[in-house]
Amino acid sequence: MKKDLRIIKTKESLRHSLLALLKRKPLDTITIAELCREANINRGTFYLHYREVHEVFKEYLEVIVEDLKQSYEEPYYKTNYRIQNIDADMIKIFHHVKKYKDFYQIIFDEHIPMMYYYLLFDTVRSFMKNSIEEHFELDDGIQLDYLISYQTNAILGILIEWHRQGYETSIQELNQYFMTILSVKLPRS
Amino acid sequence: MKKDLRIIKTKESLRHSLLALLKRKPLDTITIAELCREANINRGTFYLHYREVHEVFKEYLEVIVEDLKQSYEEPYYKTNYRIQNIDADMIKIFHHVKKYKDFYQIIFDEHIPMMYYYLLFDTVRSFMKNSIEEHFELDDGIQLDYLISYQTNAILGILIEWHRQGYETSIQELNQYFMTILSVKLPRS
DNA sequence: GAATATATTGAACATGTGTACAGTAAAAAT
DNA sequence: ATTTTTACTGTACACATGTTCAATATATTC
Repeated sequence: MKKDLRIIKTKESLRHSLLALLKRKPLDTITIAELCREANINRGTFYLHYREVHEVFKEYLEVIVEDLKQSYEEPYYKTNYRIQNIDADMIKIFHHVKKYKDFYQIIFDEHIPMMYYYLLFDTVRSFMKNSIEEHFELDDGIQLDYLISYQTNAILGILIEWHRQGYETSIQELNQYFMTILSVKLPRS
Repeated sequence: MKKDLRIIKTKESLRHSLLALLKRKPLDTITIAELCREANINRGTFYLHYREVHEVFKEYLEVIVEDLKQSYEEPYYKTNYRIQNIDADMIKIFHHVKKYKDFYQIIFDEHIPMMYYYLLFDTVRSFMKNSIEEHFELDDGIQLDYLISYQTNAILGILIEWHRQGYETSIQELNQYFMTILSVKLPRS
């Protein structure tokens, strides 16, 4: 039971047309009708596969996030989860975001639904989960999910800041900041 | 030069009607036309003040976030920025979110635009900025903005996790997790 | 209280949304 | 190659969107 060729053709046409439109105008101004005209697809057909323009974009984003996953799963030297490894991991994320800057600018836009942020969050979170579960020494009485979400979103906080500063900070600088942050300790009582 | 009473009346009517509608259906299904019918406001009038339903909700949220600010500015014993103070600060945020749980469930919904998240982010960030600037010993060569955004979003990560677990974790437990997280140290090489 | 300013209304228009359905085209299955 | 299945089209409908404009209502100002 293979996927119907017509469906593949339709979806590819929509994805392709969305990219074309994105070069001319922002995502949240692109209507379904407009996208269908561009793609020469009947509007009714659109609703057979998607409910909103965002879902088409999300499929694109999933491909991009797949790229992030790939680069993460590259076998590189992981001895212990020490600073060097965190270093390497973060550099990868920073490079990835820079590479697809045009997309991440859309994702972090304030008019865009949270769904894209969560897609990114869940992806990075799965890396974080592995790292933390394998390499952290945990105190009793902590629910791991909270630690993982805390750490994950902290990193996304750096990306948000990067975004807001127009991606002007270089990756080297960004990574240096990150490493410094990790070394900052809260003064304990 | 006072604000025109008619404007105040119109806006209040819209806010009030939005709340009424929110009790019956989710935010992203409420149309402008529907809101105006409920409020007995001409649809054209709506466009004189807002561009989308979200902007009405955002005004509500601003009031709520104001409540967070108020509770934060309560003068309580701040000697040094030590664990006890962080403790107290976080408890405040957790209580606040719990108090307005119905709203934060909307804010964290995946269909909702990022604007609300950023509103919360910026609010918490301003607290964080003060705390960090006053009380942290900083290494040279770090751009403070990145540290602040990192820490801020880390906390929001806990709230996201809380949200996803249906706010079932108690505030005491949540705070305990948070304190444990802060004490977790990365193993250094 | 009268004059002035302006917020609101109601109507209209082009376009978008979401859905339904019968007819057609193009796949997959035999 | 024929049959069967199903994706796509074209049309239609009720409703939503975003804007314009003259008429009206209701503030503010003097």
